[in-house]
Amino acid sequence: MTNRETTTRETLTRNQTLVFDALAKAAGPLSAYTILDKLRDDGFRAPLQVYRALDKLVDFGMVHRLESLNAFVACAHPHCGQHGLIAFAICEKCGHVSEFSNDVIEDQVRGWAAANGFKPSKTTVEIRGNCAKCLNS
Amino acid sequence: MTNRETTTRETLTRNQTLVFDALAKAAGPLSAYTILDKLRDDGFRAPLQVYRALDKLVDFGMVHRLESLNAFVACAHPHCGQHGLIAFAICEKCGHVSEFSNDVIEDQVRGWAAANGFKPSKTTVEIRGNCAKCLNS
DNA sequence: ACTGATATGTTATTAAGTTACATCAGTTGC
DNA sequence: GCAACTGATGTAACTTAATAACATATCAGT
Ligand SMILES: [Zn+2]
Ligand SMILES: [Zn+2]
Ligand SMILES: [Zn+2]
Ligand SMILES: [Zn+2]
Repeated sequence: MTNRETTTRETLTRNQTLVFDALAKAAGPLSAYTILDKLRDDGFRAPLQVYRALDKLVDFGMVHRLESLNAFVACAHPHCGQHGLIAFAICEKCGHVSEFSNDVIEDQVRGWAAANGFKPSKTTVEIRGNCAKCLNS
Repeated sequence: MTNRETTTRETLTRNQTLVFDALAKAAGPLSAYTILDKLRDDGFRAPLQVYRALDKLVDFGMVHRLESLNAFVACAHPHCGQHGLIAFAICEKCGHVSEFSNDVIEDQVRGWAAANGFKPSKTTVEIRGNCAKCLNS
């Protein structure tokens, strides 16, 4: 039970469900500690409860970690099966995150890796800036 | 004094010089706290001394922050002037980091941004995996 | 019921980064 | 010289992020 193919929403444990729902209904990314606070009423007491659930959810592909924020978002395409390379555009004013994939970038990464004998396991692409909405206000 | 054009190595302060030298002579990326430990003998006592120097060095383009590691590396091309988009390949076994730039990726990012009214300020590209050396050993 | 594997609860600790405030050194204007 | 300003530094306390260690609980398969 370690990948999205064999694990669906139905098989999530109680804690995983609580954490995923918190992320899914949030407007933007949440830090692990923010999630913890939101789940105090559901019995959460310690960071590890959140981190353990997040680890699995990331593993399942249902949640992504934003490295430049130390925060987590629910996947915007939870039913698309296995993603290729995913990029995130993060608005520094309103916190909104857009998730998209880009085959050209993926090819470039693969190309550099092949040329340099590097074997990639995970690629992070995060664009920080301001979203259209914030620029027009 | 906020960009690489008007600031050279000569104008670094004592603390900035110490931090930069620590990074420059390191084999791989260092966390702020690791740098602090290395500089205890030079009088460093508090994290802020390191973070302040790092902020400036990053500003000058002489040091890069690796978001997925919460760590810092000296720029591999410190004399190339202003960089465009930079990508990092990070070996998870030996810690070695390769820095390279890629115009195609930069174009793709610009393209997505233009199409979505997003104004990018900084783009992070970090490839985690294993380097050639580690794969052949 | 026994066993192994996974999930959970709890406490304490380490690592990363910031706030607030005091001091010091150089520079500009008088 | 001296006030006033600016940027750099020192220090303590604190918040936030993540992990280690250990105890329990749940459940499937036999
Ligand atoms: Zn996704
Ligand atoms: Zn915005
Ligand atoms: Zn560089
Ligand atoms: Zn390596």
